[in-house]
Amino acid sequence: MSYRVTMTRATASARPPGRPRSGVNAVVFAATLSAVHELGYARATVDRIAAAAGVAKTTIYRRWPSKGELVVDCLLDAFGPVPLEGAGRAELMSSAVRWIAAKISEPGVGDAFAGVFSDAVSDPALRKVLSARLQEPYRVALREALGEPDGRVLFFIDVVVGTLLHRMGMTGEPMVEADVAELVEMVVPHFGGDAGTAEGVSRGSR
Amino acid sequence: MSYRVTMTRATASARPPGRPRSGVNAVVFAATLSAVHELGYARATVDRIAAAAGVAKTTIYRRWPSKGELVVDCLLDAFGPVPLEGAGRAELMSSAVRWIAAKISEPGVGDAFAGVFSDAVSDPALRKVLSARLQEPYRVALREALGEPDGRVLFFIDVVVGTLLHRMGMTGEPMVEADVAELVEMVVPHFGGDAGTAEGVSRGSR
DNA sequence: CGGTTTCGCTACCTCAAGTATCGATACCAA
DNA sequence: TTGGTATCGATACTTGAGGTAGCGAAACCG
Repeated sequence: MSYRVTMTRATASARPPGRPRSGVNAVVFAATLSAVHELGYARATVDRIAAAAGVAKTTIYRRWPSKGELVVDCLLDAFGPVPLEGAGRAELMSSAVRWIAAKISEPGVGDAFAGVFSDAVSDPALRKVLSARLQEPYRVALREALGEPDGRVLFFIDVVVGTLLHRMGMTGEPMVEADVAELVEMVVPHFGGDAGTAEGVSRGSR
Repeated sequence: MSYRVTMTRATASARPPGRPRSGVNAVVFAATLSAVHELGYARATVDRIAAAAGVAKTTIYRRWPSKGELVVDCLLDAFGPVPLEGAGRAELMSSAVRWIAAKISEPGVGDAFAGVFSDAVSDPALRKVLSARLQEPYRVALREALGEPDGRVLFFIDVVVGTLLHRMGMTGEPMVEADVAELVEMVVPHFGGDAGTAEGVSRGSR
């Protein structure tokens, strides 16, 4: 639940007593994505990840309460903040879609995402973590950038992420550029990408 | 791989020697969906399913090689053929979307789908089964009904199923009617639901 | 140097998928 | 009725992975 933040030595204010944590979070993240990319989510065991990172398994469990939360943190690190750029509304939305698609296409990220998502299906606690730590920041950012109500933004996220993950899960490969383009062509007009001219297809329907 | 078909006594031609299988497939399917609905995919163990169906676990493993394939068969049984009805193109497509959404909303079906889909992420063999036994029939039916190329039909399926499953996976609840309606409003125009008038948004882009 | 915390290590627990085996049972054919 | 064959339920087992417990050693502070 409450992750103790690992800070760099210099910026730590009022350092707690005891031996400080070694700065291997980034190494563990890299090992996680690499293992998931090569072996798939289920076979990327914590033992393997620990070994690949040159770290004891117990060290990983000291920092993350479960494999699922490790992967969530890992994805959070891999995604970073949404670059909400673009002149008009349409550009902003299409760039967001393309950015999500690109991130999911990075080696290991899509598999990790789909894998942790699978775990969440039968684990309400992990579902909460996934929703609060991964989905919410992007939901808030998109809501403010687009000026859409929460429900619509959530629908937008479901469509984009769901489609990309389903494709990845069924084929094992990320979505090709042409299909990403079609996704943009489908989503943007529906969400009123025409920047003030047509005002979208079904604005205010919720 | 090759499931021995369980037939009713009367229609069996050239019955193989030995004790015939008891006709409990339907009971096992019901127990599977019920267990998955109540406990989630991971906690719906084969032991529990067997107990709920009043059947020995070994009997289940005699008929299905893995939990995943049991669930795939279960889903196949739950879905049945697509009812491709509707006068025009738009009606046909929207009814297909609504039908998929309704099926996924049935208790246990969505959870089972999401669960087996998760397993498939790190199990290429199961992915193949899922794709060949669940996706292909609907892909073929939709392709012939809509007259769209394979790539476009696959994209359609990815959007509809992916969106519905992602919503279910994140919230634990099936998508509400209003959102299903929005899904229809987004998908149908994009795929040329205007039945000959506008010919869709991006036909022939692939 | 003493206090505190993390480190790696080893051993362990739990749970679930899947396998092996065995006597009993249900069907068919001779 | 009897033998052949394949499934049945029951029990016990193997394997693998998530996660925990407890140890002495090491790193940092005052």
